[in-house]
Amino acid sequence: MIEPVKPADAPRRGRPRDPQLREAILDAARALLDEQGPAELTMEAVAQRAGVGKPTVYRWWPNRHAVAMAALMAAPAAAPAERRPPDALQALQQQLLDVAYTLATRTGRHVTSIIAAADPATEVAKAFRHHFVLARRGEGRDCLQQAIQQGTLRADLNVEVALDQIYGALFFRVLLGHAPVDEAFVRALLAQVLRGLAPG
Amino acid sequence: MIEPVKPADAPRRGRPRDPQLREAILDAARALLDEQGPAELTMEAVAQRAGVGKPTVYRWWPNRHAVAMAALMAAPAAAPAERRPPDALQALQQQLLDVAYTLATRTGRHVTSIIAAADPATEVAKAFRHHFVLARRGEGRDCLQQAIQQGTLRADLNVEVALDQIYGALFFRVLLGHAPVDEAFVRALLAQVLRGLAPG
Amino acid sequence: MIEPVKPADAPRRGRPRDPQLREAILDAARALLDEQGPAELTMEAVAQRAGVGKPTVYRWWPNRHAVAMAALMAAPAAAPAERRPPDALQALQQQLLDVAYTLATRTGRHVTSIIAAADPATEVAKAFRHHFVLARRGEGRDCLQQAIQQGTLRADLNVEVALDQIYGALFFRVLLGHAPVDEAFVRALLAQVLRGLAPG
Amino acid sequence: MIEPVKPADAPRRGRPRDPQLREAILDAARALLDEQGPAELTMEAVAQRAGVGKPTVYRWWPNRHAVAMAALMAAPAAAPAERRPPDALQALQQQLLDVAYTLATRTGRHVTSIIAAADPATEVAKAFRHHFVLARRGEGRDCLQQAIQQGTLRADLNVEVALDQIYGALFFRVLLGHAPVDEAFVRALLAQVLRGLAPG
DNA sequence: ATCTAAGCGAGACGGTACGTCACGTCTTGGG
DNA sequence: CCCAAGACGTGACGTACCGTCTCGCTTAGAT
Repeated sequence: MIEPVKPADAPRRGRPRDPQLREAILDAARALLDEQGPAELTMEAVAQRAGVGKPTVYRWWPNRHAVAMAALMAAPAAAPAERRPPDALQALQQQLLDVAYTLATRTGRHVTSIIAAADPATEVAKAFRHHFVLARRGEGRDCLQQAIQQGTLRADLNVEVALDQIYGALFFRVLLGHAPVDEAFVRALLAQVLRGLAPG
Repeated sequence: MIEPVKPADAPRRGRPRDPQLREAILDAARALLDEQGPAELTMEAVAQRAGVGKPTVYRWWPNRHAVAMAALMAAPAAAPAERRPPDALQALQQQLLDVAYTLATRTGRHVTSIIAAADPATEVAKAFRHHFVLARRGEGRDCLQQAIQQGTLRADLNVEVALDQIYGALFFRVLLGHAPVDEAFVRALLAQVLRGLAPG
Repeated sequence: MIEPVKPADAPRRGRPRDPQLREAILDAARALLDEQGPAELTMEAVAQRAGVGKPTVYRWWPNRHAVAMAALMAAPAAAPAERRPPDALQALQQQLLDVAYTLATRTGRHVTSIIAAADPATEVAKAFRHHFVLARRGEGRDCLQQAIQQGTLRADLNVEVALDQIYGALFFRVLLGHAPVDEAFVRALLAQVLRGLAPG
Repeated sequence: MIEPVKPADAPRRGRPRDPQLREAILDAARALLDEQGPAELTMEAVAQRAGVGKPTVYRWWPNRHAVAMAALMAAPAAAPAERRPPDALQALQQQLLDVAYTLATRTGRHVTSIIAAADPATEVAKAFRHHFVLARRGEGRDCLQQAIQQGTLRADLNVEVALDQIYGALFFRVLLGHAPVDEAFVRALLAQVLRGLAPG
């Protein structure tokens, strides 16, 4: 989670922060994101909508990007994985479909635009990228390695490159919008990644 | 090019706009982008640095995103292609290296982040995406189709998906920053895309 | 007048400031002072009431004290002097009555409290003190000197001390509020200042 | 003293207030006043400097003006009167010199400006005015009346007006700052008040 | 010797105003 | 009609204090 302000190991003096307010703020931020998009998510609007003073928002997060990220972080990073098949490649395909579904949401588009807008060096930005993209890619890595052990993938493949082939393609379509991100695409993508472009 | 303000077919009365000013503005914008990044590129800073009044900037471009894009559009979308080899796959690899080299620049990172941040529906944003990414992807499509005819690629492959595998992976690494975008990556990527992940 | 921001000898480039706005701001400030007192005179309230943006207020004056002073400066520093008698001492008495009348107003009390609250070293504060107090005292000095020449006052008196005896007493009552500031007081004051406390 | 919060006749259960904290708070307030002036005396700064929680400050005084006044009330209202001469006018002069000396301090200037700035209707403000000014003026009244009985002053003089002539002049110079408040001034003032301005 | 109400440091809280910044538009005077 | 300069209304920024509240902990008088 994103908790950049509170060190959490202090001896806890003074009145503790109210976690309900944290949630109220995030709820307000989510509502604004949903209704008006990331550009209209202002600190003042968030504070007012949450029924909270501006300084309280700043106590939890240092700026509006951080609030936006924290608000989205509570959203599911992918559709929940229910009973993924034991076959690693089938599990991968199922997860890709889940991710594609999530990214196709309005929220998904906000995620990509916020990833791009925030200062990439920030801790919060790193956590955000990891939560929404790199963690999914990490799950994909597990699938690939399992598939290698199951013998359904070549043993000498370059896993990192393979992951970028797959997840990069997904992300690319979401970001550029030049072609749909749907089930057919995910299936075609995975099939072609496996088979390769070379003849024979 | 991005010229959304000037209708161009008006009867052209009065003093004409000074094209030198246009260049001065773009120079200033480029300098600011380079020195401080896209977030600090404000209309006021651009105007002052260019020694130009704010309304003059607004005469040429409608908002700061447009200025940023116009400033970057003058940058090369890829290293210039000199004598690409007749072999289509080699030509593709060469172009990918050129694109990778360009995207790995500071400017390149700005490009990707602006693509991700801007309202995707805008004309300017479309032109921008096309200039920097889709046009390159289009060149890649030519290579792939030529390779198919040359018999160095399978005839039944899904070209669009293949293009996303390749260019998406490149873009993905630039935007997420989780791994380097260098020559080794481009070679490994292309090789693996061709060969596929499946065993045998 | 208080014009601390505008240097006034620049070549006057760009759009000039709108003097009507200056007046609108001062009107708003005066209204707020009158209705709610100096403590409630906030920049935000002034700007809103004047139908003006906050930065416009700050373009004319650097802080709220300066606005308050400028607003009061337009108020009469003393009731207008109509046909002061040729006799210098009578003229002095008339002016004292005018000043007393003005200081007894609500505005008069604001003046004293603002004199006390503002940083005394500021140019604005100096102008303010001069406008409301020291200028009146200066007029009194003219009267005293004239009276000396007319032979109705001792030639060897200490004029500055005499002025403080007179105007200080007035101000003292306004500020401390321990006794009324009315016509009887002014007459008694002047009479006793002239006659002295010593017997014989 | 100023003790507006403590009712003092309650049954006094629970832990009593720590009078040392009261002093620590006033010390901190005095230090801030001395170093940075009345405008920078904030409740937060006082509490922090005193090593005390904000509620503790509010337990003793209701707002920052009250704290400022309480802090200054501990300061001497006039230099201590040692062996005032039996001659009433000489005693008056000595007391005036003491008061002048005290008011000429940095602290003295704060006192005057706080008197002028505070809401005059408050109990605290009344106590403050009395402590620093009206009590001195009261001592002066004693001197004057004694001098009348001793025959060194006219029997028919207006005592209240005379007191304002004297103490008002002193206060006036401190607040307006247009002339020094020193021994020469006090002597000249008293001499001229006695002798009067009228010729002969 | 407990009990217990209040004091206490710390600091979160809702609020309000601060003074600044950039936006995009409008208005000067001068080419 | 273009241009540099810059004022304008708007609106958000992030900060500072206000005065109140809530924590967990003393502390000392009442029981």
